[in-house]
Amino acid sequence: MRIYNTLSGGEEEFLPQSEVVRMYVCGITPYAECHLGHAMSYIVFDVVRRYLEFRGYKVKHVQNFTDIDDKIINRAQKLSIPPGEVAERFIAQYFADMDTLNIKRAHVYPRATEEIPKITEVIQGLIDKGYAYEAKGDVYFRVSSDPDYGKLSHQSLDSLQAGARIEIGIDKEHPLDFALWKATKPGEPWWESPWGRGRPGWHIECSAMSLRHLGDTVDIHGGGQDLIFPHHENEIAQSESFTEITPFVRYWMHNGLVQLEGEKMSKSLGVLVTIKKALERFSPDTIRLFVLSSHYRSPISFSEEGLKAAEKGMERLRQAGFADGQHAMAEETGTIDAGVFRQKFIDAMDADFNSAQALAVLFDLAREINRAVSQGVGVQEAQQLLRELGHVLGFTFEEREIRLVADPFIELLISIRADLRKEKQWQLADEIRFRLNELGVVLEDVPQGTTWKYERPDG
RNA sequence: GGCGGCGUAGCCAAGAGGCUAAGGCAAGAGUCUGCAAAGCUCUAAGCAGUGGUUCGAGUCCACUCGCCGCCUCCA
Repeated sequence: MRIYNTLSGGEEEFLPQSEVVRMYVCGITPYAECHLGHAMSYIVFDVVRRYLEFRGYKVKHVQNFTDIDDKIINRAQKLSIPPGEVAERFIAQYFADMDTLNIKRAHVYPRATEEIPKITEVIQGLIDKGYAYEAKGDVYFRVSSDPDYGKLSHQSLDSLQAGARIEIGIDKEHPLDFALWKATKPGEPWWESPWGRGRPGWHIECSAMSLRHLGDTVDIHGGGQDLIFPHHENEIAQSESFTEITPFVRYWMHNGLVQLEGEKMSKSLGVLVTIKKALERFSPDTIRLFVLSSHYRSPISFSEEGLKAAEKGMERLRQAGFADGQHAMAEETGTIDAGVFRQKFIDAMDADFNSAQALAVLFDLAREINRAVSQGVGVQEAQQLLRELGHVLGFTFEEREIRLVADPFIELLISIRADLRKEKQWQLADEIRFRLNELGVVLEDVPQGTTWKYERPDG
């Protein structure tokens, strides 16, 4: 397998430290509902994990919650509830969203507020080694003490400083020095520390949690490209300075960002901003197919049109995966060479998780299946493969879940229509089909009878 | 100013020096069907531009044009 490493700027052969791949994915700061950017990132790394497991690796997946932060405190003040409650609320929503999107849960979900001992240990270690200094109850990382600083974002200290609009804290030695520990302000949560009451800075929690739960070096550290600087850059600085072990991370993976739509677009698509809203319109599989249709490092732009296209495609895969070949002699050995498709899928995914190409393989396989079904050739094995590989990409193959009270009545109408068709009362039969269609129920007459499904009327 | 990315058919999107440039959606024709739908078969249409390297370039280099991200909280 080859993986693109942000640190080196190129693809590298993937060689984990052991058969257990240590994977850390940057989690959320729970102060608001998750949006499609989160959906993309976590779908991407869900597929990374699923594929690694498919390839025979064991994966230990750790994902943090940064549950103490300015944004949470602000939100708490607005809502007049404790910061901890804000965090709990959005963590719960996070899990609900991710479960719906069929994203596998990490093995450990450490929270910043529960890792204070490790955090203070790392900070103290950095001070002791001269990589950090205290200033009036704050503790800053001394950027100038790290000769490698800027290696992930491929920037020099000078160039970073040139474009920076960083507030120059009067207590900082260097404008790019960043806070490891922040002295408490009135009304904020605090913890005791050797430097007085305060709370952790933004980047230190990830270092501490990664070191504690995965050791000095992890294999894969993932997140959105927006985290490269300063967050991941600072994580490297802190962690490698503290442990004096390089590398902190063997493969840095960053997904492309979801583009904000232009104003004009965002109006019509405003409903798609949060995951919850998107799920009201589109199935988890559809959203996933849309995300995986392009390479994970490319930026993507959600659009109504794009999601509808993905929906159609997903339906095609689903039907092929479960197409009822009952009239064919199911026991017959299929002529489809499943091995070829499996290998093509592996080749695609081995090349830095080229999910777009992998999907093309699934669509090719789907066509093979449909063709074979109509020729009466057995397709069991091929269908099983399609489902297996689909599951590697995280598809559920479940139909859109709308179980309405209307279902029995629809069944009744279809049953009556079947009688009408027997009587060759085409006009009435068509009338039923047409009227149901207007209501968003699509009927399809197949040799075995009539199938039906919901479809959005404006589709 | 610094770092990075993008421009492939109507739309989305792989590919990356050399057989006929994947795949999806949309479109047209055919097939199937009582009629539809789905499926299948076929069809049209594409490498932003200009130079260069090369026996050979979407694929490498240079420049031009257009678009975007990050450098500040962000997955």
